[in-house]
Amino acid sequence: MTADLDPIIHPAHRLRICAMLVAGGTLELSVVKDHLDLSPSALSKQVAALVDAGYVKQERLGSDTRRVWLSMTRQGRKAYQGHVDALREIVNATTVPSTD
Amino acid sequence: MTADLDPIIHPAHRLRICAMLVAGGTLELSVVKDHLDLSPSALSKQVAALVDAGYVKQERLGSDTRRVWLSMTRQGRKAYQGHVDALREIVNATTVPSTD
DNA sequence: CAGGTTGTTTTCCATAGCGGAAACTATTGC
DNA sequence: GCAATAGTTTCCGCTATGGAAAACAACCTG
Repeated sequence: MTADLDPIIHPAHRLRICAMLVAGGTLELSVVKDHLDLSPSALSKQVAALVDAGYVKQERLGSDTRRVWLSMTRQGRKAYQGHVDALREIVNATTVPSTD
Repeated sequence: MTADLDPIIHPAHRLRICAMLVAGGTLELSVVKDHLDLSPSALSKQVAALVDAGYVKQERLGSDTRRVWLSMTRQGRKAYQGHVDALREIVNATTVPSTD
């Protein structure tokens, strides 16, 4: 019942990346980069962390194969959902500890 | 309009601490400690960060003044609210970037 | 009020994470 | 081939984190 926060997803930048991908399907890396305010290297590393975890898939699609496209894997979507559930659980504070 | 995540509040342990305090009013430190799974020193430091930011107030109340009680300050409540708003904004992904 | 006990904080140390700049790789278009 | 573009990796410094142990504070008992 106590869904846990996912330490891979939780950090702010990665949370935003996941949220974008969950909402947006397959997005170009540059689109994500423009949305977040991160240097190319920093973004690359955050995305790599999500890829390493198996949460995000990277592909070079289209005619210009320099460009990378990102999408959530099934596992990533599941982990994201679990993370969001955990956030809700915490924020809604369903479990208020008894003070007696 | 774009509420930002608060870097003081965002880290998992501190988010939980704030959520507990917002929901629970004034709580004993030990109660918080039992709820989170942290060593005394680690908890103390996380709480100290919130106190330094002006988000949490610490008092020694009651007959046994060894015990520390925690509560949110007005500023803390406001910051927490802003943080949660930002989370909702991100998660609800109202702003799906256009892919065209 | 000395001495032990409990609750919390601080110090110390080791580790992990983060971000930017610059170097590097791969690909494109001329 | 060569310049430009897209991304990644390396390097480096800095901050955050957490546990153990020492220190500190407050209580309790005889």
